[in-house]
Order: sequence, then C-alpha cells, then structure tokens
Amino acid sequence: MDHFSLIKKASKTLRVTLKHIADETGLSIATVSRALNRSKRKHTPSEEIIYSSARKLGYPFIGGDTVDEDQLTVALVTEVHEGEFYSSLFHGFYRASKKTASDVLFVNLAKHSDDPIEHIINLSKKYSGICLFLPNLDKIDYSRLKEGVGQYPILSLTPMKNSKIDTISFDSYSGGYMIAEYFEELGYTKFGFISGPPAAVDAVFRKNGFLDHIHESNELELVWSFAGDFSLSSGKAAFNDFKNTGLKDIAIFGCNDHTCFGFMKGAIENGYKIPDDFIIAGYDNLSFCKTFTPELTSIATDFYKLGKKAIRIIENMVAEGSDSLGHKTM
Amino acid sequence: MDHFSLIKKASKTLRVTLKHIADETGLSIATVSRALNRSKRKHTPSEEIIYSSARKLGYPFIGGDTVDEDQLTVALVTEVHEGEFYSSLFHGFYRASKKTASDVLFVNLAKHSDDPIEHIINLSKKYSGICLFLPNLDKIDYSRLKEGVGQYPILSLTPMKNSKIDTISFDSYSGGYMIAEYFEELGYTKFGFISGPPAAVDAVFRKNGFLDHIHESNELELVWSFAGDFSLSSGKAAFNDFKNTGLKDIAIFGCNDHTCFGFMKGAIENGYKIPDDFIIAGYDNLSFCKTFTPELTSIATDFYKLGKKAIRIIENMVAEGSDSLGHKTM
DNA sequence: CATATTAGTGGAAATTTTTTGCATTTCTTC
DNA sequence: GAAGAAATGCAAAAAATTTCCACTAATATG
Repeated sequence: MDHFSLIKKASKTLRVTLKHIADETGLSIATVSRALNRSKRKHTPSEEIIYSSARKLGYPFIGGDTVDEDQLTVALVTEVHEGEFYSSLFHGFYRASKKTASDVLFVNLAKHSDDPIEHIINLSKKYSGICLFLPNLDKIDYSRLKEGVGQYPILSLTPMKNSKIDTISFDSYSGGYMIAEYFEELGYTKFGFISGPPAAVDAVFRKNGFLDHIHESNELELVWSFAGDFSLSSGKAAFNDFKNTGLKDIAIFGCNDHTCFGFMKGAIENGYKIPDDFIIAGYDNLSFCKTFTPELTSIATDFYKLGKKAIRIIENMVAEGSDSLGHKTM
Repeated sequence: MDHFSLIKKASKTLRVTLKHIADETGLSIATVSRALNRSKRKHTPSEEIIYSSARKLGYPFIGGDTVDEDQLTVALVTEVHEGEFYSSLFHGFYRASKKTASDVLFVNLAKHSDDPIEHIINLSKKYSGICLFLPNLDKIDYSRLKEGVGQYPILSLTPMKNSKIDTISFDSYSGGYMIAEYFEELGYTKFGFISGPPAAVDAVFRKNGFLDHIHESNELELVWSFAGDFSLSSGKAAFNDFKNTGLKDIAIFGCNDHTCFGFMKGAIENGYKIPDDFIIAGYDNLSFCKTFTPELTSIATDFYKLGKKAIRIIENMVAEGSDSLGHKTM
C-alpha cells in the first residue's frame, strides 16, 4: 500500500493549489484566494508576493486569457537562426495574424533540445494549433509527433513525402520552372545552375522545376552547374568555378539569394559586368535584393500568404475537428 | 436579489470548469475528468473531443507546463517588422536562452492593438517575466504598464528618460564616439553624418557621441550632415545631397546600416569609388555588411549579450522580488 | 489622548469542483 | 451468441475554493 500512496502523492504534486501558494508565502489560503480574485489589483506587499509566487508555481489564474471563443492562439515553432529569412517568415505570420481571427506566437525550441518532440507535444496543451518550421525533423519524428498529439491541429511548413502530419509549402517546383521560362523570354539559351544542399527538399524541387523546363525545349541547354549549400561562401566558390569555364552570355539560377549575392560579389570583384556577361536570379526575394548593385531578380516567397493560409487551415482543423492530411502547396 | 444573482453568475462564468467541457461535449463530468487525467493519452474520439474543447475553452490542464522551479519563461514582446534587425534580435535572444535557465518566447502585439498596454498586463499573468521592444510606447504607456503590473519583472529594451520601468539598452553614445575615433585613426579630419529619425532616442545618442568626439578636437570638423529616417531611400537621398556639395575625402557615419546601403548604392551608380572618394560606417552590423561590395564597416550590436543580460536581470528580479529600476546600458 | 474607522488577516463553515467507486452500456473477439 | 474489455454516467467522497465572521493593527477623528 505504501507504493501506491507514493505514486498517488507524486501525481497529486503536479496540480498547483492555493495551499501551495499559502505555504510559500506564509499567508492563509483565504488571503491568497482573496488576493487572486480581486477585480482590481491593489499593489500591496502581500498581493505582490502572492502574485509572484502564483506565477512561479504556475497557478492557473482566472482571466489570464480572455477566452474569446473564436480567438485562437497559434504557435509558430521554429529554431531561430540569423538571416533575413526568419524575419520575413515572422513578419509574414505577424501580418497574417492581423487579418485572421487568430493570434500568433513565436515559440523557439532552444531548450528541451534533448527531446524536441516531447516538448512540442506539451505545447499542444497550451495552444489552439501549431505550425512547425523545423527542417531538421525527419519522418520518424513526425510519426512520433502525430502519435503524441492525435487529432490536434498541427501543420508543417517544410515539405516531406508521406509525412504523417499535414504540410503546407510553396510550390518550389513551379518557382524553378518560372525562372527558366523567364530566362527564355529574355532570349537566353544557355543556362547555369547553383544547387542547394541535397537535404533541403525545397531546394531540390526548385532545381527539378528549373531543369524540367530546360529539358522540355530543344533550344535550351544547361551548360554549367555547381553544388552549393545556400551559403554566401558557396556562392563565391561557385563563381570561381564559373570563371574557370570561361562561359559568357548565360542565365544562372541560384537556389537562394545568399548564394547569388556571394556569386555576384565574386563577379564584381573580378571585373565582370551584370547583365552584360551573365544574368542571375535567386530565390527568396529578400529586401536586400533591391539594396544590392545591380539589383537581383528573385522569386518572391510570399510569407504573408503562407501565414494566412496556414492559419486558415488550422482554424478549419479546429472547427471541423478533423484532420485533412493534405499536403498543400502554393 | 435577481440582479445580484445575475452578477454572481456572470463573474462565475470566467472560470472554466469540467462542467463547461462536459456540457459542450455532451459527456459527463466524470468522463471529462478521467480523460484529462489519464497519464497516457489514448486517442479515442471522445478524448480528442474533450481535449479540443478543453483547449478552446482554456481549461487549465495539469502538466501543461513542467514547472521546473528555476525554469522561467520570459516573453519578448515586439511588433515584428521586416528586415534583418528583428531576425538578429530574435536570434540573439534565442542563443541567450540556451545559455540561461530560462526559456524565451516571442510574442507579437498584432491583435489587441486597440489597447496594447492592457494586453501586456494580461501577458504578465502567463509568463515569469517580460522583455519589451516597442519603440512606439511613450512615457504615459510605461506609467500605465507599471501601474498595472506592480512589482512584476518587466524590462524595456528601448531607452527612455525617466521611464517608470527598468530599461536595458546598448550604449549608443559610446558607439557613435568610437566611430569618430576610428575615423580619426584612419587620418580623416572632415566628417559627415546622416541622422536617423529624431524620435529614435538611440539614434540621437549615436549622433551625440559622434559629434561630441568631433567637437573635442580642434582638428576635426563636421562638414556635412543630412537628416535621414533609417530607410534605404533616405540613404539615396542623402547621397544626392552629398553629391551636390562636391565634397571628397570625407568620413561618413550613417545612423544605421540600411541608410548606408542606400548611400553606397547611389554612390556606386554615380561612379564614386569607395574608399577613394569617401569612407562610410554604419550601425547594426547586419550580416549583409559582408555581402555588400565594398564591405561596410559597422558597429556591432551584440544581441546575444543583450539577450543574456536582459534574461539575467529578469531572473534576478524574480529571485529577489524587488524592482531595481536601473537603466543599464552596455 | 481616547475612540471610531478602515483595511488586512486567519479559522472555519459553506460552496464549488474534482475524483473515484460502482453499476450499466457498448463494442470487440472468439 | 457469449465472454471480456473498454467507456460511460450516477452518486458519493474528497479536494479545493470562496465566503462569513471575528480579530488585529494602522490610521483618522473628535
């Protein structure tokens, strides 16, 4: 019986009651109750202590949320890295949240990195829905996640084949395709390509779209390609490789803008002229495209639309209670 | 008596109980209780419905947080705008949260913009501490906020004189001063300056620091200045103004990097050579400084340190329970 | 200076909320 | 079609919260 009571006690400990606060503050339960329920706070010493203790212990305040029925809280879970990409992503979701009934919160996965999946499952208890942008997760992670949250509204922004959870992402394939069309319209027939890391599914889609359009036409030809990794330095390396080929009058598609900037920087330093010697287009349309001289043509990723769509899908999931398991692209 | 009971009923409605969930799901209170307390979730239809309803209504789950005693949750409250600045800020706090015991969450003020202060006060019930980066708030807002949260750990990242709440910010004055010193070391005596918007206190500090160093020495001279507004286009406008003066061999300090980029872009398009015709330094040290040709010298804002310091201060405030009301700079 | 007033507090009763024992129903499996 | 397992509701028990009342200490008043 001792074993049983121990377990029971342990499980009880999880729930925070007024008694815990009373014990910690040295005040009575009645006083704590009154302090927490006052309609208007008066900042007396005891009240401050009680509030501070309640927060520390995680006591569920009343009125902490104004539960607005339709006002959902969606968490965008990411690992924040440097670079304008994340800022654009956040800003897109921020603007989207203004246009929808939902509120967006940005949660990062800094801590708990020993088991991110476990942490996300816990987050699902707090928020109405979750949007994931975690390119590092693999299929097994997604399966575990699905297992843990059940029919909870969750959405991934990174495309993955046969993913167990819904995904929404840009149609990178079409993006690559469009760039090739654009180059063709400008009269170019010789094309070059700088790829991204093979692990980035998105980048692979961009590449396939670009190459497919080239292969569809007999006049178009891929004359040069380079394996990059999205970084500025790989763009520079790409340029050095390109320089050695001696190619001119070529249209180059860089898998992302950073790579293109590196490439262009190398080109300018070596006395190349753009667009006389070659033209280049990137992917992401960061605000620095316009800053750079010459300006960089880039496929725009409309994070606002992405955010709006993602939030809408989550709102639908909440309303319907059903998981559609669609893999949408934009 | 009818009136009284109505009020009583209304005030009770705020608290979410198992009964509300039971009513909404059509199940009994007992079933709801059991579903929510199971140690391991089984994803039966009823359980899914109960969880979804509980989330919607905002029922305080047990185990939602693993209340780790020392594990605080700090909210960084901002309005997210485009540009690398926010990404750098977030990334800095993200890295800082890895090094400290606390967890950081990024909350945006999209909704509730009719009364942001009220919203922040509500947030204070959810998180252990709050970091604000809201340059739009004025002194009255801060006073109201202080009134509303009492001795709650709250910190602003924008400097403001006589602010009612603690602030932490970079010592922008020293930054401006250092730039002037650096220019002097390089042998320049004629200086130029592009200011930021007068409302940005930080930018004014930078300016004062820069000008003060110039005034301290008889050899140094401010020969040109321009009133910008932090934007790329104001940088271009600044260049056009600069071009008309015909000045050469001058060291220019731009109040932020974007303005500098605009200025440099204009200069390059007009055939100016850097550093032959002039040198320029900015403020923020965005990653694009290295991307640009030529590279831009910039005062680094170490968001990682800022984040770490801010989190530490909040941790201290929680531990001590006292508000220090210091206005620290780095 | 004594006394009235007010605000804050704890103990305990009253009330509300949650959990649990037990019987019933529903669904699955053999 | 019966046996067993799982889920559910009712009602009792337990736990948590609020409220009533009495007491104390600080402040204001005559």
